[in-house]
This record gives sequence, C-alpha cells and structure tokens, in this order.
Amino acid sequence: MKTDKSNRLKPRLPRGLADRGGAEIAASERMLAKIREVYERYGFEPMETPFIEYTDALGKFLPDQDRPNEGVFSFKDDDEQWLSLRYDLTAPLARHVAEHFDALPKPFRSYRAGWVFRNEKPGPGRFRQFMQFDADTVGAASPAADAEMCMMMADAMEAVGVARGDYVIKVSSRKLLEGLREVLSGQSAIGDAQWLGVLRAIDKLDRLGPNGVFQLLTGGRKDESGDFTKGAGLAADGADRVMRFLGFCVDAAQARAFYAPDTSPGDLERDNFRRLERLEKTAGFGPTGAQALLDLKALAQFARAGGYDESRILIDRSVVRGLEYYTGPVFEAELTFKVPNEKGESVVFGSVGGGGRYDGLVGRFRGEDVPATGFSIGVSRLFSALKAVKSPIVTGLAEHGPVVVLVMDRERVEDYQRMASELRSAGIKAEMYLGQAGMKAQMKYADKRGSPLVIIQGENEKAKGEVEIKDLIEGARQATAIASHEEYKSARPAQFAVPEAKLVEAVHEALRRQGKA
RNA sequence: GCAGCCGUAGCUCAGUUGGUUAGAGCACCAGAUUGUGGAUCUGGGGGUCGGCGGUUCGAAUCCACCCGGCUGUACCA
Repeated sequence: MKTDKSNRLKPRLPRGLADRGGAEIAASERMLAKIREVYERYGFEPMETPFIEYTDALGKFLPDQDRPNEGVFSFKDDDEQWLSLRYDLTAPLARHVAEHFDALPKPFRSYRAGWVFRNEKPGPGRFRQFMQFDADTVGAASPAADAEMCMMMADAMEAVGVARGDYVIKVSSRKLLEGLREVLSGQSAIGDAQWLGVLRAIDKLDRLGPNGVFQLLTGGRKDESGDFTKGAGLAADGADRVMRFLGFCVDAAQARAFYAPDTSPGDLERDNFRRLERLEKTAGFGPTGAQALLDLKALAQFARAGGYDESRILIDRSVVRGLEYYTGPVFEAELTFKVPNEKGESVVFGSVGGGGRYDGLVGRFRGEDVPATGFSIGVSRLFSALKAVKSPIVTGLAEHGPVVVLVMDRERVEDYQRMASELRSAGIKAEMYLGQAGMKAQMKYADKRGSPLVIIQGENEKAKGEVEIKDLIEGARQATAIASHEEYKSARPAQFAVPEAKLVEAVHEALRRQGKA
C-alpha cells in the first residue's frame, strides 16, 4: 500500500518515553534478578498491583478541571470516576494492604518492580515512564524494621556490583526537622506553608550550596537566567539556626561565601553515635526532635549489630527526601563515585533510591495509623550507574542470536524448516531465514542478528548429503587477514561440511568451541 | 510553568548579502561476485530544510505564531 507523502503517518514517540532493545532488556533483567535475590533472602515476598488506581487512592487531590493531568496522568472512567496511572508503588501498596488488612500476615513484607508514570518535564535520565523496585514492611513500628531496610538497600547495591565504599545509605528523620520547627516556632510561629518552603530550601542544599539555601530560607534567590525564586521568609536568626542544623557556620573569613561547612571535630566524625550526640548539642530540639534522636540511635545500634558500619549506613541530617508522607526515618542510597557530567566536570553520581517510614499512608483508608516503612530503587538510574562503573551485570555481552538456516533453494523451504526444528528440539536457538533476499543478504542478516553460525545447504551439498556450517565469529576473525576479495571469496573462512545426519551434533560442537553452549 | 539557546537525509554536519534542480561523510539498498557477512569500486533510494502563516519577483535563509530538543529555574505527591 502506498500512501501520499502529505498524509503519511509520522512514526514518533511522545516526549519523555523510550523504547528498549534486546540488549538493554537482558541487562536490566539480570540486574533486577540480583536485587530480587536479596529481597527474597530477607524474607520478602512478591506482590504486584495494576498500573491504574482511583485517583483519590493515590493520595493527592482530584485533578482540577483546567489541568486534569498536572503531574499525574488521569482520565475519567465510564462511571465518571477519576482514574490515574500510578506515580509510585507505595500508594498502591498502601491501598492493597488496607483493602486486605484482615487477611494479610502482619508485619506484611513484600516487594515489587514496576513501571510508574509522572507527567512532568522530562530530561536526560528523567522519563515520564520509569521503573521502580520497592520493598516494604507494613505493620512494624520498630526502628529494627527501618534498620533492616537500610541494610537490605546496602546489600542490594553490592549484589548488583557497586563496590563497598562506592555507595552509602544516608539516614535522617523527618522528626528531626519537625524538632527544628518546634524550636523555631518558639520564637515566632511557623505555618505549614512557610515550613514547606523551609523544607524545599533545605532539599536544594546539594545543588545551590549553603548560601543559596540561606537566600531561599529568607528573602529569595535570583538564578543565573534572572528568574527570581521567592524565599521562605524566615528572619535571619531563624535561617541561621537552620543553617547550623545543617552543619554550616558563618564563615569567619567572609571572603566569598557567608556560610562554610562547620569543621569542628564532631562534625567530621564518622561515627553515627557521636554524630547524634553532636546533633543533640548544637541543634537544640523540641520533644519531637528528641524522639527522632532516640529512633536514629536505635537504628544505628541495629545497623552496627548487623555488621554494617558507617561506610555503609551513615546518619546524615541533610537528607530530606519526599516531603509529603514520610513520618519518621528517611533514607537515601547515594553512589559516591564520580562521573563526568555534560560539561565534563567530575561529580558524584548521587541518589539511586530512597525511602522511609510512612505511618500515615495506610491509615488514610482506616481509622488508625498503621506503621510502615519501605524503600524504592530507581531502576533506570541505577542501571546507568552500573554502566558507569562497568559492572559485569550490565556490561556482559548480549545474548547471541539464533543459528540461521539459509534458504538456498526456494523449492526446499520445508527441508530448511525441518533443520531449524531439529536444532530447536536439541535446545539450540535457531531459525530459518524468512525474508526474500539472496544469499549475500542472508549472510548480512545473520551477521546483524549476532548469529554464531549459519547452516548452508545448496544443490551441491544436498547432492552429497551434507550441510555446510559456517562459524561467523571465527570467520570474521580470519577475514581481517584477507585483503583481496577474490581470496576472501575462495577461502570461505571458518566453514566446514558435515553429513546431514550429524547436523545437530556438529552445531553443538561448534557452539561449544565458541564457548556459547 | 517561566527564561535563554537550538531544529537541514536514519546519524554527524555544510549551505555565501534572500537567487538555478538543497549538498557531503557515515549508514542503508543493489551490482561488480549464477552460492558467502569483511575490504574495494560503481550505481541507487532517502529531504514538504520542524509546522503553519506572512514579507518578497524569488525564502533553508527575514518576520510572527505553534510544535519539538537542550540548558537553567520552578514543581516533583
């Protein structure tokens, strides 16, 4: 069918979405399998939910009429109810647990990998459909459950080939920040909206640096394109208090920056318990903060008892994480090795996953809070990290292609089909060439498919009751030494004949020589 | 969402002050080689110059709007 060019359909993908090829799928499956092994070993069981949920079950508000798809992809069911594509795996899990609460063993320990969707501006490494790999424990209030999450995340990192020392699980607590708010409110009340602004400012520490954060805590900040961001509106002494909580003090020199990292001995201490002591002394918390310190201390003790030292699980008060539903400890898996960015600068790879305690999420469906903790790995981000460190899990060669049976004589396709079937019955990946092209093109096809071998049986071989087997890998190697085409043609490198009856045996043997069977 | 930069073949890019039929390299297809993936040579296919309007005798080139990409920023449950 020929269509007029002017109305021909354009093949194109909406922005922020991507197709995946065989090599990437295989590598990603290997990675997921390693993570799955770790989760299973900890006693978690698989559980999945669908891509679509009622919008209200996902935890936010109904889409508004003007912009129904802001952030989340939404549409109306035929009964006028709003449905949405899930944007994480935690809210659907909470829905599932609440729905089957009485039937589930508690604590309920489950894991799942799945696609999630966010209708946001995509960028390099940021898609509108991406995969997360979650594990959650619902019904356990003990910090032991949180500690276990951190340990499991650390194990998962090592299982996929991130060396110890190349990652760290950073831990803080939403309650620490709440304690800070209590102290600040002692001077002047801080409303929810203003507090949200403070949290957002803190969250930008890694990107904007201490002085950028200070600006956002107070009046506001102008970025390099001249755009102005309104600040949280704290008074200078309040903002100073926040900065000191984050581990910064006024730069004595005041040369270029107002704030510099606090380099007092306690702050450089790589010991979770001393870090907590110092935090208690310098920050000055209200009752909620005091509780957070107890939680974190317990978590640190569990980690130490499990043999996970500060090179793997480290208390770090600058971790903020998702601002909405976390209620206690929060964690972040950070890769600490450096990679070149687009500008050629060397930067740490950064976060590949995170999580925390969300005691209120299941409770939205019930009368009471249900304690829960979990974490999520950003699969594609971890995947690109593994490529950066050349983990064997993702750099391993792609699966080889099928043995291709060439169609030399169109009258005899049944014979070729039978050969392919024989090879398959023997467990060998094989196919008969299904296109229309001649032999040369068939060879090119086999080459492109990554075939280890092709099977050739034209008139000559048939007459002798033989088949030719050509080793494409060895052939390519030999070809580099051949300059003229005449020689190349007559040499027929890496090719040999076997009796027709010995086809399967000979193919097995040839694959073995290649180390592929 | 806001701001800046950018859109020419599948890819990387040329294209003069606005002036014939818009080019190159790589990739792709075919032939040289009635039956051999490489190399070489020859030939071929592929473009509504992101889209739609406007200015002009004439637009890839100038203008307006739209779409897409990149960067920064905002948002990120």
